[in-house]
Amino acid sequence: MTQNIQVAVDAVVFGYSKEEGVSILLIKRKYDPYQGRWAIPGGFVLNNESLEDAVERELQEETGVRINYLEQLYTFGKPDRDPRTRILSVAYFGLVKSSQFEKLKASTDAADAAWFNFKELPQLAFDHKEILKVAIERLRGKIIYQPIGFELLEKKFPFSDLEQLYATLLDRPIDRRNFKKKVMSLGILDELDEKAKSTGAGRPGNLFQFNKKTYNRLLKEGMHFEI
Amino acid sequence: MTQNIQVAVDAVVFGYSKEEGVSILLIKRKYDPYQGRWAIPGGFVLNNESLEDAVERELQEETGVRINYLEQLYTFGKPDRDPRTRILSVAYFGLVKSSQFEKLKASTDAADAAWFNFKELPQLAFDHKEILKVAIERLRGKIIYQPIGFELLEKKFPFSDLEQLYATLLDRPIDRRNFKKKVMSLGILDELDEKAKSTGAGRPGNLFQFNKKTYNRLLKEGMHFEI
DNA sequence: ATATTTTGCGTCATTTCCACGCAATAAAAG
DNA sequence: CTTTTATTGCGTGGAAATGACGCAAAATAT
Repeated sequence: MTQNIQVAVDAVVFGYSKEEGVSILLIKRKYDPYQGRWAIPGGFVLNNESLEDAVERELQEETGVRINYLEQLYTFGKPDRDPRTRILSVAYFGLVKSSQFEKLKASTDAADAAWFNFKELPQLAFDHKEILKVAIERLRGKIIYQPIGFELLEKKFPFSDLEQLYATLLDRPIDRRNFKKKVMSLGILDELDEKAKSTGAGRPGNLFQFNKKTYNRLLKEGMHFEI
Repeated sequence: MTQNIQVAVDAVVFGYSKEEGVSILLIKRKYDPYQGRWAIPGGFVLNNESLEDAVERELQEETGVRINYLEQLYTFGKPDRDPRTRILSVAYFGLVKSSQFEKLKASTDAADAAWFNFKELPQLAFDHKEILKVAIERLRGKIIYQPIGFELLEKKFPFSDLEQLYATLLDRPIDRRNFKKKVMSLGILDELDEKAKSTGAGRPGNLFQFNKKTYNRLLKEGMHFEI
């Protein structure tokens, strides 16, 4: 057997803030090929390292960001997707909380790291455009039947943040009254007694918190979620 | 870089017949490790071969089966999942039509190949039990919002076959009257003028056929399917 | 002929969905 | 302090989907 395929991981990391919307974390490539181009953070898997460990290590090295939620996205393996040699990339899908959203640290492999709005992406290295397309589809598809939206918000958040997140991702206006009825009826959101600090005019509402325990219990009981 | 990871593909292939239900295609391993154990068909990816090509080639070599539908399932990459050396496996998910269900040809890498009911699986080599678990979850999850059930049936089929397939996969009885109303209302099934040949007692019904063109058109128009 | 099996068509009560109205609360503007 | 504006919180009613079930028609088996 003279197989010569290198194994890498790449991570599509999503972040969210009310001001900048849904964003993706990219790094500027320091070396050839595609020097100077923006790319998804990632790198080669070490011999005794799991794929997930490789993702977290590369993200730490290249961006300093710690992710809150991680799942495998898709594996890209076309023979010629890298001009140097054959590289198979296991792409992952990550989410960070808004608070993490600003923290960035450029280092070893990347001349720079930055967030880009997911609707205004720059030209990308390799087949990374395709990878992002798959990731965005996954996020959009997943948000309606799994409560991953909460992973993008702070632990406590005003209800309007959740509403705006969904409106952005689904790319359509949402009727707040119906949306709230539906989400609250799932029984996985706790309403807190704290009020959000006001951000301009308008009446501040209570803060809400995702109840993971209840969610897992209901899931085990076979409950079916859909927003 | 002294990375030493081999890349393989594995294929979880599902077949269906009214008599034997939902089955999975397995091969008996001819060589160590796990000689004599049942395993998912698969093998190493060649240097200039796409992952999908590798799946089809291995399936052809080991079982002679040609698949009708193929999609990537998940990539398994734990460092110690193979006792010899580190092997990363990109698992695929395949479906064959009932007619293909019987055709089997043992050859090079496999001492034998056979179908096993998905509820009565033998002990398996490597981490293949886990792979099958993921595959079965995928099939169950997918069947309700994508018309992949048709890929398991013949081109023309009596409606009761579809009903039984869903009852088996969802593991619960189905009300035929409501089920038919729902499926027909999607508008992706053509009712033919041919009658099914009778299989014992009872009134034979018309044959039906999945209309892929209509399905794709409706999908493009943003229609949402769910059974 | 009669019983049995399977199909085909329909009914009806309940639940969910969705468009929308409007009062209450708090900050900003005058 | 009063008015304006923005946002929240609660509700209502019609339309549509869901799900339980009844029953006749068609074909085979006895």
